[in-house]
Amino acid sequence: MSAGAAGPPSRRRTASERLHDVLLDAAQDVLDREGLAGVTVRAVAREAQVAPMGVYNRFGNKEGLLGALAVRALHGLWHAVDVDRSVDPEPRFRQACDGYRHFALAHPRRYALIFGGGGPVARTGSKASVYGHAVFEVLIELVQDLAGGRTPQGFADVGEAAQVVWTALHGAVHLELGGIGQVSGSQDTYRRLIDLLVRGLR
Amino acid sequence: MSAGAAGPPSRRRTASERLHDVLLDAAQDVLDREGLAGVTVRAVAREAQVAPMGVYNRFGNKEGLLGALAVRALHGLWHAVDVDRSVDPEPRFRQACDGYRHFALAHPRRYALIFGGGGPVARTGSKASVYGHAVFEVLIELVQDLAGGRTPQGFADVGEAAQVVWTALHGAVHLELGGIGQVSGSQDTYRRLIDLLVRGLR
DNA sequence: GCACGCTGTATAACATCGTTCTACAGCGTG
DNA sequence: CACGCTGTAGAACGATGTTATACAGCGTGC
Repeated sequence: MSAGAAGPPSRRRTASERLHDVLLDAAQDVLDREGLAGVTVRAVAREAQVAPMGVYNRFGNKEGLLGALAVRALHGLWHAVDVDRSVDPEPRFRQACDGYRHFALAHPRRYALIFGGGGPVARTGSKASVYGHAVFEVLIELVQDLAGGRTPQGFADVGEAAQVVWTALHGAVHLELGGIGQVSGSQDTYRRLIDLLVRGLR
Repeated sequence: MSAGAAGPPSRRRTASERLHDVLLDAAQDVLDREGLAGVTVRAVAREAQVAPMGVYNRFGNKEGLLGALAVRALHGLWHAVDVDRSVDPEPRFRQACDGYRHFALAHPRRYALIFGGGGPVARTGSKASVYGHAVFEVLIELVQDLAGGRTPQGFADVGEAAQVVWTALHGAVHLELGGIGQVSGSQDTYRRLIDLLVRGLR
């Protein structure tokens, strides 16, 4: 940062290669600390000790920054559902579901960024949508193994069953994060939702 | 505020009496036409042929306006799930589910306003949260009738089962509106989700 | 060793947003 | 008819996203 009260403003060239990650780290910190509304270009630049223009040089605009942030968040979500394959199908399925909810509750702002209104995941072709598909493929594999390799009864294909699973998980954590409906006993309700899925998909 | 303190109702200006609804109509039009980002205080005031101050006089601030708009939207959602009680339990349940999805697809921006990040429904005590509870109660009644008056097997109480239903409906339409996952054949997928609910709740 | 150009940075400026301030018009009341 | 209260209009303020302008660092030619 310029900083120096006296003397010529030190326009030191920051390490360009790191700037990308530095800005992304800063943006994620601001998001987690102050929410999506607090993520302004100026606030992120301040957090990263950089001029606001750095955001536009690296990410084009604010939307590009949020898109990159969503990719990061999706990677975290993917990691949360990608359970060790040595575990048996049903406990693995349950562990993945628990991991999904755990991620959302641990990083509510990041989860909201992913699925928030008009977010970057929706736009087909974006990096975020590619990572979103990666999460979807994990769900497909989980459902396939849970059903013993066959298409669960009553569904057109495994993808459709996986879509229903995602529907259930997302609906549950999104309503819980929003404080909508019955807020108490969400852990148990979630468990019973998973029970219903396991019963219906096997 | 004067309003109805005591004595005869002091006659306000005709323009004022209608201003509340005029502004709300304008805000809804702008929302449906240009999305939530387009709903600025100035744009709403322009649409309503009024100065921006009118919004602050009637709703306090932009948040108040959006809150009132969310109440309206919730009323529409409630109306969409409130099926005639003369219908038998299961078809009534299915009709309500279809009505839920139909409302969301017909008014995606209004639906997103209701459940969008940090929306007004989340804040307990707000008018919007009261109307949200009304929707929840309709779901409770639907589930109760579907299960023949008893608590569905495997659930702690009817409220928990209704919460699971809401979870499923919301997850489905929210992902569909966001274009996330399998976008093709959403109608059939939704149908199968409802099938799974009916099987698990009866 | 040194001037030059390219890349990317910092500063300042612009349009717009939410919100507030100030002055004024309309309507009921003495 | 004059007065006061309420709500309105217009300007103004701080903050935001974005763009334009000027300039510093670094590689490159001699």
